[in-house]
Amino acid sequence: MQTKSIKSAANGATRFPLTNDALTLIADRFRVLGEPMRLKLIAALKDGERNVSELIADTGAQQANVSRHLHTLVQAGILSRRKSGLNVYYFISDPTIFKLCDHVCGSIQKRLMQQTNIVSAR
Amino acid sequence: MQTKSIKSAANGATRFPLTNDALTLIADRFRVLGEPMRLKLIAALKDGERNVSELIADTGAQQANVSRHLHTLVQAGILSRRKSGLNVYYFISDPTIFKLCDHVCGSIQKRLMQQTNIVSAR
DNA sequence: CCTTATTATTACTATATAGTTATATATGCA
DNA sequence: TGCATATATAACTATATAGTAATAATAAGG
Repeated sequence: MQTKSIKSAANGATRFPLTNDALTLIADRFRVLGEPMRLKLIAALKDGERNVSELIADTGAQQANVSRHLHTLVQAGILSRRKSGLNVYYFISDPTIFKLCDHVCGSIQKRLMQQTNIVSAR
Repeated sequence: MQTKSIKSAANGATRFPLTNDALTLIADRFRVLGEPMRLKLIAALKDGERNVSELIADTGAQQANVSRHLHTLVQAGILSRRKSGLNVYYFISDPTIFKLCDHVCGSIQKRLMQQTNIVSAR
């Protein structure tokens, strides 16, 4: 069935030398998540779809800025959109994003706790 | 023992509204990983520490550029450094980074496979 | 049609940073 | 002390992009 290479690639980062193209793909994904406003939008969509007006209210950002970031997130395959009359609803199309964020939260937490320990140890 | 808030925060992304400061911290972490050259350096350190000269050879990049990216990675808490004579050895100080990369690889893989299915279905 | 509401896009400014070249700062050794 | 090697930093250029203001495009209702 020839799934070996695919399965391997799923955790290839720890086993194979990555091509430059692969590195670029991975970096792209990280870079998209590297903006607080985009994380805010993702967080706002955690419990289900929202239209642009709602997301503007959720984030407190300007309409044009919200639309642009939403576009970026769709391009990246993280969100999808659905039109309904005048409104456009956005929703998470790649829920693995939340595990990613939790991982990052975990390691940040660990680092902050170490710093806290250092502080409280003096 | 009051560990409740800390444990909760470790996967807070899916349960709490994040403060702007928290979003910025998380975005910072993602942004650091959003450069192919830095991912390349991380990959080169997967199997153990390397000094700068070795990393220059591994990556094919210029010395100044390698040093700058290494500095960024140390600031981010992802790498640490150890001096030995003329050489400075860098190593992974936050191994959770590899799980992160694997997660990203997984979701990229999934997306590519969907595209492949679309292509091969015509 | 015309108007209004919603979202997208364009054009612009300001800022951040990747890469590069040149220079500085160690460190070891003769 | 003087020289060579390894790494870091500074200064610069070029590029990317976040935010914003203005405008365009799309859709609904009168």
